[in-house]
This record gives sequence, structure tokens and C-alpha cells, in this order.
Amino acid sequence: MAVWSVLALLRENPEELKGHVAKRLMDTSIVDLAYQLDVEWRRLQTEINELRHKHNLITRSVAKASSEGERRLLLEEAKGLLKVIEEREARLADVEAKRFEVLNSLPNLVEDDVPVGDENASVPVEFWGVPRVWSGYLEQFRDQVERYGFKVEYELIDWKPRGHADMLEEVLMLGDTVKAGEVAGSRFYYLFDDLVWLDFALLLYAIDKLTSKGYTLVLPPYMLRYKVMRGVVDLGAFRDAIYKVEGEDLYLIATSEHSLAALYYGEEIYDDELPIKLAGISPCFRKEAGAGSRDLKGIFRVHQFHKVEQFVFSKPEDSRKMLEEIIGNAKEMFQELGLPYRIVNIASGDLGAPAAKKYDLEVWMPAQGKYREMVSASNCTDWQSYRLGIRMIRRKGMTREYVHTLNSTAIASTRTITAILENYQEPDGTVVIPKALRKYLEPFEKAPKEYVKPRTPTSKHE
RNA sequence: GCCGGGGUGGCCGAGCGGCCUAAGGCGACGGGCUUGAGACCCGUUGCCCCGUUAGGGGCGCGCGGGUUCGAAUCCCGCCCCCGGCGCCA
Repeated sequence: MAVWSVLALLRENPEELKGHVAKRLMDTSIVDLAYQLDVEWRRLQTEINELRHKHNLITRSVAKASSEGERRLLLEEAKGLLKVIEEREARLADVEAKRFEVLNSLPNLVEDDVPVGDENASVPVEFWGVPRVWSGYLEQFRDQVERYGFKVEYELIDWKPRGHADMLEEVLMLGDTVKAGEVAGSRFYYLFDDLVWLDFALLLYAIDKLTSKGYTLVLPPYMLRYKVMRGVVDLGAFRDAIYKVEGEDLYLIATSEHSLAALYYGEEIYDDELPIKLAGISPCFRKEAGAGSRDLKGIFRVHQFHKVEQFVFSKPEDSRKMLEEIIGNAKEMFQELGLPYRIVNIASGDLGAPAAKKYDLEVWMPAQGKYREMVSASNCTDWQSYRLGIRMIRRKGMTREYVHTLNSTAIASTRTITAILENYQEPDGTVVIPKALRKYLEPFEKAPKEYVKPRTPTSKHE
């Protein structure tokens, strides 16, 4: 019998569940509420089952009634019982709806090795690469490294790199967020020529990498029904991230993770078919409603971008290992792209409700003097699979459990472009193209191969 | 979008108001037989509730309502699939 781990803990040890919720800095009273509703739901169900049983016995005897009088008596009894059942059923429906809602607003459990606290409690666990650090940022660079007891070799530069937004619109002249803002709104963009080639080259690179590791390439739906979307994201995400199509029961995906998780909606997977590893490619649509004026310039935080995503359905006992695998794939890619990064173990208070543990890969941004998130890898254990009804059958014993799901960015195009624009910038504004991408540009006559050169401000774009 | 035909357990497939407690088959799992495999035989094979166990009960035939003492079966709405027509990158 498959039981969601959170529900199992709610029944066995609600106080321990409160501990998990508290780690997320959430109000723990929801656990008490969930507990009460679950108990009441079960009690009502037992009561109704007994009433229905009585009713069924009568109903079955109607056809066998020996006389018209006996028959009429039985019908009367059945009708009387129906009234009671109806009343109880109405109460059950009410309790059930509340229970469903409350259970579904419970966050996942938190893994033991997740640091506890708000976002400031997140801890870098690994640094890679030789960041280029402008002398003006040296102090804050050191702080972001040494505070956590790491020593990182760096290249000191005495010129300040231009920010990616300036590179787009003023130096390379290959982006136009002003016009996009006028016709679509802030956080939209037009990209041109070399940056478009770069976008596609990054995607191809990620696809090539993951498929060569055995991931199945998937082009998924870009919209999903409500009942599916609610299985993969929490309420906060619905509010802050998800666009709805007017007049339709359809929601734009914020990442192909959503459609990939839904690939086995309502299905059972035999344990010997696991793990199932997918590489999804899609545009991602995000409202960014909670972002305020953060990262308003440029294309770091936008309403729409392309992403290659890793998604894994895993046996429960393997999911920890799989999280290391998918963040490992991301590391490998950013190493080959030559972008210096750090891996951060995200603190409990900053985890989304679906995730039990999350690693971010943050790339050093020389013009901002900060490490910024490029990749996010989460182990959602059975949170999504419970809501989507995706179970695993163990051949041995034919027992059922919920599968575990994991997801990680491989490459998010626009963000990775911002990292390239800052990290591969020369003092004259030339951007060197990472060697790993060149083979994906080679076949195309007009695609840039080694550099993206600054343009003279005479023509807007050709 | 319109017209017609359909959706039954992991799969195939019967049933078309109460002998449905959903036949039968396949597959899977457990056991027997076997040196092993196959064949063969027996059992199990949806979800939920109560119960320590043994067991008991409820629900379930695409989804949601309705009619009825009783619905896979009748009625309504929706979703999806197949065929035809229309439209279309």
C-alpha cells in the first residue's frame, strides 16, 4: 500500500512533522489542522461504510422478497437509511474537501543535511574555476568565499567589465529590451543574430551532453491542465509564476519539469524500469510576480526563456544519489563552458514546498561582483508523485510505493548568456565564445564562431 | 468546428437495470513440480476505511452530476480516442 511519506508521518508522529514545517519557517498549526481533519475523515468514512453496508444488505434482499408486503417494507427501510447516509455523505464531502486542501498545502519533508534557517543560512559546499575579479570587488568576492572557509584562486583584473545589460544594448547592440517593453512589457526582450545563435548553441550543447549520457530527449506540452499543474507546483508558484490562458483550463509551463513530471500522471511504473531519465527542452514562461524591481535590467530575470531540463523518476532509495548525479551533470557543463561557479546547499527556509533538498549552481558574475543562480537541482522525493498519482511497483512482492522525482536545470539560455557576456568579456567589449559551444555554431554560415564583436552605434541592427 | 463510432482492471475482452461478488484470456507476482529453464497445477494481482493479526466492510467500469430501493448497464454535461467533412502552420 502506497502512502505519501508526509501523510505517514502526520499519522505516526505529528510533532516530528511539525519540526519539518518549522524548519521551513512556516506556521506549524497547519499540521494540527491536517491531523484533525484526517482523523475526522477516517471516522466519517468508517461510519458511512457501516451504513452503506446495511443499505446494501436490504437492497439485495428486495429482488428476493417473497411477497409484495415484504417488498414494500424493505423499500421503506432502505429509503429511511438513504436519508441518514445522504446527510453523512454531505459531511464527509465537506471534510474531505478541507482535508484535501490542507494536505495539499503541506510542504515536503526536509532532508537531514539541509541547513536550517532563512536564505542566509544556505551554505556553499563547493567552488570551481578561477573567477575574474575586478579590484573594486575583491573584498566582496573574498567575503563570499572565505566566510564559508574556502580558498579560491582568482584572476585579478583592473578594468571593470560591463554588465550584461549594457553589453546587450550598448556594446554588442544585439538586444532590445526597450522596444520589447513597449510592445510586451518589462522583462521581455528581443535578441538578435549572434546572441540567438548563442542561445541555440547552448541548448544544443545541453541536449548533446544529456542524450550522450542516456537521457531521453523530450519535446513536451507547453501548457497543462489545472489538475496536473497543481500536482507539480505549490500555491505560491501558481500565484507568482504561472500564467493562465484566458477562458481555457490551461496553464503555461514555467519549466519543462512540469510537463515531464506529468508524463506518468496517474500511472504505475515497475521498479525495474527505473530510473527514467529525461531531457526536456521548452520555452519557460514566468510571471515573476514576486520579484518586484529585482534584476529589472537585461535578460537575467525574464518572463520567457529557453531551457533544457533534466528530470528523473527514481526509486526512493536512489533519489539522494540521483540528486548528486543531476547536479553533477550541471557542474560538468559549466566546467566545459568555463564559467566559475559555486554549489550552494539551499537552506530549509528557502526551499520550495515540493523540494526536500536543493542545490543551486551559482556562476561568478564579474560585473556584479556576485555569484548568481544559473542552475537549480531539487529532490522532490514523493511530493509530486503523490499529487500526480505516480507509483512504483516492486516486482518482488508486487508492493506499491510512490516514485521519487528530481529535476535540475541543464542550461537556461538567457541566464547562461548573461554569464558568458560577463565572464568572456575582453576590455574592448569583445566576447569570446566558449570553446564547448563552437561545434554547434560551425555548421552555420552566419553564426559567430570565436567572438561576438562590439558593433558601432551607427546601425541599430542589420 | 460539424457528423458518426467508441472509452470496462497492467493489457485484451465479455456484460448493456438486481445471479456483476465485473466472465474469460494474456501478462506480472508467490507457491508446487524440475538439477535449472520451459510446460503444467494452485493461489494472488485497483483504491479506501476498521482491525496488532485473522479478517470485516465500503467504493471502483474515461471524469462529474442525475434517475432508482438498486446503475458498467438509463439520462445530462465534460474530457479523450478512432473515422469522415471543414479549416489550418
